[in-house]
Amino acid sequence: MRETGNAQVRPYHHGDLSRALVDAARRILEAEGAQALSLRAVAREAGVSPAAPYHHFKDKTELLEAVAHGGWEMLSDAIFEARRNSADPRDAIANIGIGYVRFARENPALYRLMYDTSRDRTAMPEHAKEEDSGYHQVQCALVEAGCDPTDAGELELATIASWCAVHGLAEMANFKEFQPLKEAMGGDEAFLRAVLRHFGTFSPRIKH
Amino acid sequence: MRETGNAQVRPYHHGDLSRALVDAARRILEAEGAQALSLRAVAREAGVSPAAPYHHFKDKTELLEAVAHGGWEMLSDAIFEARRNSADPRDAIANIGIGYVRFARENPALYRLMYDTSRDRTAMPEHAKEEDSGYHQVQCALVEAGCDPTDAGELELATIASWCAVHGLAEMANFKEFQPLKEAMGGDEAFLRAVLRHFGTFSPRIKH
DNA sequence: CACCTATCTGAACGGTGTCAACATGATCTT
DNA sequence: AAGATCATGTTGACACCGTTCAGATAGGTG
Repeated sequence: MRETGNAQVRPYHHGDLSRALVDAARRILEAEGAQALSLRAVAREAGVSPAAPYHHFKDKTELLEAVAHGGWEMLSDAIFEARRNSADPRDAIANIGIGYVRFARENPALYRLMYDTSRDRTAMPEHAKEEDSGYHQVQCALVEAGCDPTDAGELELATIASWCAVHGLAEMANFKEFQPLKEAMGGDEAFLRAVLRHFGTFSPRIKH
Repeated sequence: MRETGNAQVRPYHHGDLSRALVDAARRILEAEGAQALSLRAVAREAGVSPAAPYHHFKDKTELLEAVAHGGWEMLSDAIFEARRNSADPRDAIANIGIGYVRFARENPALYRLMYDTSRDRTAMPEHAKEEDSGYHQVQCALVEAGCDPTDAGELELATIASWCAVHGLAEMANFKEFQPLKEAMGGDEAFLRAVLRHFGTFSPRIKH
């Protein structure tokens, strides 16, 4: 049920301008970067006057939050795929990490926007509470890999540790300084897997 | 002849406006946050006209980079302190992590600015190459904790893994969702140490 | 039909980054 | 000492930004 169940209601003048604005914003973000993402540019891209968005979002911030929300859904889809393609549950954690970093690399501006809006309210995206959220999936994958599900505190800590570590890696994996090391290791994925290995097991209960 | 290094000689009109602008920027950043940090506001705070900064920085970006550079120095100082206060080298890694997160928490806007400017050029701050940089210090601490210094690749990976993991933790440690867990664990530092423990050893060569 | 309400437009306000033209005054040359 | 030079600072302007508000428009409801 990861369908975005939207009705085909076309409202009064434009026809679902709200969604059109979010799409336009993501298009600008991908094509021109975060610096070019002004509310006026979004309105322009959607073919509408600069004031029109204010009938659908109280703020520029609120629009950006909607864009970010879509990003979290994309990310949890990517995690879902990585998990589904892992034959052995013990590989799932690393594969999720690889998929996560790949998503961040393929959508750099969106990924940054996602965390910027989260940090501005010092909270995880509300999406994290849902059943199929990336966070929840990582937790499940940890259990399947052998993490004790009865010790809720430890499980939570292991999930947090995994998420933090991979997020840090995603933000820095593109640093120029790592390029020589990557090549010496024979490619990007080898480098990522090696760093993930150094993170440890993410839980003292999981043995290699 | 005016010397080329960072001299304390007071230039023509203002008297080291360049430094005054960086200080003003950091003051605004702490007091009002990143959103209020406009070039004009910085000039205002420094008591100078809006165009004056352009004789010292080619861009707003270049000013922010200078501010960020100062931040990296503060951070490496914090790491130095954490290291110096660790009696046993085996505690140093965790203590550095705690000190790092504390710095990020005490200077949230500055910390974000530091990484924003780094990521914009997909590179670590030049400071990272210097002898007393935080990155270099972590590497030394890993060696002192038992990491094999002769295997350069593994050492590099361990350093990267440590840095990424702690950075991720620093960015998320304030999330509201973690509050109950923190309190259940009896405090902030206990929570941080627990997450750090879950990161593993950062190097397969280090045994607990 | 008339009315109502959600939606969109146009113009305006204060703020921003940046630039070109001009003013100033410390230093260098003579 | 006097004048030239050039780094430094100011003023004013431009285009763009987020946001607001009065008014135009048009779908839904009586």
